[in-house]
Amino acid sequence: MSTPEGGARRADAVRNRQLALEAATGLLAEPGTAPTVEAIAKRAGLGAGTVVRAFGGKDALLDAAVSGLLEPVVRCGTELLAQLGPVRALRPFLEELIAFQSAHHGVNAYLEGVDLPAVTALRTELVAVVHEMITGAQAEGAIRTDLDPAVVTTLIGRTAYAIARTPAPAEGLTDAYLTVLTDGLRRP
Amino acid sequence: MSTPEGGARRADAVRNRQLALEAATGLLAEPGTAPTVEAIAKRAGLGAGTVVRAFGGKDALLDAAVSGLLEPVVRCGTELLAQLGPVRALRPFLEELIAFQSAHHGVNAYLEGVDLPAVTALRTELVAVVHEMITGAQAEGAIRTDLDPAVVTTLIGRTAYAIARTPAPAEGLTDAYLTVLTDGLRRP
DNA sequence: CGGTAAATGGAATTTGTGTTCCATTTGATT
DNA sequence: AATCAAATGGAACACAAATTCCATTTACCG
Repeated sequence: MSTPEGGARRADAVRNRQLALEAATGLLAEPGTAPTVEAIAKRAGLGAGTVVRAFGGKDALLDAAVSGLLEPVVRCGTELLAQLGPVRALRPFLEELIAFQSAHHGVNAYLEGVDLPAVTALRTELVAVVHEMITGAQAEGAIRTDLDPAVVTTLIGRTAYAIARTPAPAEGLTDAYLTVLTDGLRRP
Repeated sequence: MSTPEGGARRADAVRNRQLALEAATGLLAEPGTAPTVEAIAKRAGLGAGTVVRAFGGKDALLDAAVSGLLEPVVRCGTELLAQLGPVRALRPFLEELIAFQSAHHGVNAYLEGVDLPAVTALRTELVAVVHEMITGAQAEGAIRTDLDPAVVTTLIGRTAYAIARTPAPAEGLTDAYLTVLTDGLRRP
């Protein structure tokens, strides 16, 4: 068994688990650096075996690392929605989303490809938040209603992702995107 | 040496080179199928060594295969531009671009990651075509001029890519995208 | 035909990973 | 402090994918 759920774990095991998590998170923030087990272990000052055992496999470790990064972003979305309402929350949230993904370039490679349960759950939440912003904004008459909110949500999610993922972003790319999107979503 | 440039190659080598190319192209059209050397060889009815030798390496083979697919798309763009002018060419060209990338899902994985010289050259051409459409449309007053054409070009390229790459595209996603883009690019 | 160099298939090799194993170390418990 | 199970490091292993090698086959040329 990988993680003895019931029994008490030793203090060093807990600490090393944390070190591995932090090392993985750190590597994800650096573009171009593949988060191999070996690299994570070296960064954490641990052996490869320890890193793998701490989470029961590389994928589980990355699942934890990526969701740790993604979770605050989702929470930010919920809070913006609660505080500003759907219409005013959308743009700052997209800015936040794009900034986050730009700052954690390495994450993107893992968002597609392997299946990470916790990350998938957070992405679902994230989609739900955007969806609520769209339907809310439509209900208030702030944006066009001739487009299916689910489609608009997908559109926004995919394009924001693409903007963030741009290798050498042109100056003002995010602004241009948000400008075009805002004007394009206005009532025709 | 990989490809004896000067000397005359034997007829079977030429034929097998073609078979390998077609097999690789075929595999790129199928989503989910990784174009490994082994898979290409099996599909072509050749040995793995033959496939690799035909182009001097897997990357060179994929470079040829992908550019073979991309070349008609670029040509389509140039022709649309010549026939319809920048304003009317943009939308059909984007439709073509998205349709192509959707139909050749496997290509996308190779557009980033490895460096394929011929493909890179074609992408540069493709960017140039879009750029010309944008500047032309701006000159004619058809789209807003408050955005840097280079930035708009990047924006369009990246977002079209993202739309095409969407795993399970919602119905009408492409249409929604083009609608929002069109309205968002109108003069404010 | 027959000779010969090119080309082939596929086994062996290399490379880059993640995972497992175990002799040794270390933290907890008394 | 003594004991012992848990945890560790990192070498060995497993696995997948590209490349190389070479005995054998095949096309080309006279």
